[in-house]
Amino acid sequence: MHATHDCVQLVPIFQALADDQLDTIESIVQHRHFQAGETLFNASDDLDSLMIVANGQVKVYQLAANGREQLLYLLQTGDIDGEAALFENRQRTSYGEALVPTDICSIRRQDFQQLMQTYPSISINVLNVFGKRLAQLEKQTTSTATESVEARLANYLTETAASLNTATFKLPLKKKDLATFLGTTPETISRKLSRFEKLGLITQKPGKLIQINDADQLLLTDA
Amino acid sequence: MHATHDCVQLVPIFQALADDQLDTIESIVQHRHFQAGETLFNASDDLDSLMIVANGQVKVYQLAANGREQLLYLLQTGDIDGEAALFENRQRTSYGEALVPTDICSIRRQDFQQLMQTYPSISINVLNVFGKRLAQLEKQTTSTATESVEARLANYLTETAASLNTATFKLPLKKKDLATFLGTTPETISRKLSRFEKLGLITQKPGKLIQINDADQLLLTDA
DNA sequence: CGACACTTTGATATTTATCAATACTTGTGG
DNA sequence: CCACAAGTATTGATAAATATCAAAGTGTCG
Repeated sequence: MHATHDCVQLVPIFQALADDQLDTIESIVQHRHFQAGETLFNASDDLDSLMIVANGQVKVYQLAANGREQLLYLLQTGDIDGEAALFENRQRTSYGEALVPTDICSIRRQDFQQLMQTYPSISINVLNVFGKRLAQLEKQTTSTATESVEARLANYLTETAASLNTATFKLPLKKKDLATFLGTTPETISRKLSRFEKLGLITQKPGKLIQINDADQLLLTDA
Repeated sequence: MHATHDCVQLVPIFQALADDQLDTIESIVQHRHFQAGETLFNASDDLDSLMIVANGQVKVYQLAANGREQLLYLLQTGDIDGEAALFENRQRTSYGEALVPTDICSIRRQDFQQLMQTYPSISINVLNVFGKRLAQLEKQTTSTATESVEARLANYLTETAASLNTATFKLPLKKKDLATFLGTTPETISRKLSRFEKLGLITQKPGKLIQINDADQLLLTDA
């Protein structure tokens, strides 16, 4: 198939552009496919392009000095990465890995800077993406640094449910990855989930399904 | 005295502008003074202006659900705040407090957006500031989530020394604030510093002075 | 079906927070 | 300039949360 602008149209930073402008952008975009488990990029790689997740899921993480992994972002279809360093910084500081088969479109640094000149609304959009990401990270920093694992997990569960608009949902990550996201270990997650279940706050079902029975009470955990 | 552009010139985001342009900007800037301990803004305040620290020191922090404080940034002369939300977000998510007598210049949201239109280089500069801040926060998140307090403190000490280009320096923060920055308690900081001293890695002198004796060994702490 | 990765559960160790008491600093008003 | 008050820092004893290590259980995908 010969999609016209199959990934460019997905992305908020190009929103508000006309169709023919999107076509122009699409024409300078490169397409790649990654299998589950494949590495998209490594820390210290040269950062030479903006990446758009056209389809799939990517985890972006850093390694601490002691070798432990910290999951920073879970990119979904339509998310972008690499913009943070596209300007001054020239090296990546994190690792990217596909969690499922994933399609990526990328735009080279130079082309992107050109685009921003041509369509100034793009830079405003990029600023907005930055702003959101900063706010999210600030919150994550605060919560890992000051709240108990139990509280962070409770929060994560209620927020995930809220964003999916349902009380029953499938954990989008392996416990192993969820652990690095929340700054804890898989064992602790297992135990805390069992505890929540024993308290009647959630119900665990096969296939990583979680049902939240009492979101309010859950949030009071360890408050 | 009648300074021409006493704060605007300090700030990287206005760099590369001509003197008369800086004068224009200075003319729309508002000046305020805060005493040590005074609050500059609170979470949930409307975010209606970009703030420039013309002189002084400001701590920016968040409160977690359990009421504990997390220091996110320590703004020094020439730093800016508020840019993150100047676009889409309309409310602050953190608190700002002057640590010493502080002069602030602020530019109202509307004026700033106007400026960005007139001088496109400003938005590129803002993007760069964002990028740096993101990178710093990502690192902080990783380190609080995955490293021991001891390692984080060791890191903080060597980095501070490195950035000041000296092995002996005065801690720029009270232990209380340093604790919230590193995600720990003042007591633990006291103890860890004593430990480092006992190991001969640092020397503590009166007046919050710290001398680093063996930066390499310090970084191996708990690696 | 089997291998391999992931998860759970248990026993234990470790780190760090918490609480409490004492000492030290610093700035202020007499 | 001193003395005191208030905030800040240290030290000790104890408790709590979570990591770690180990082993058994479960799921999943070729």
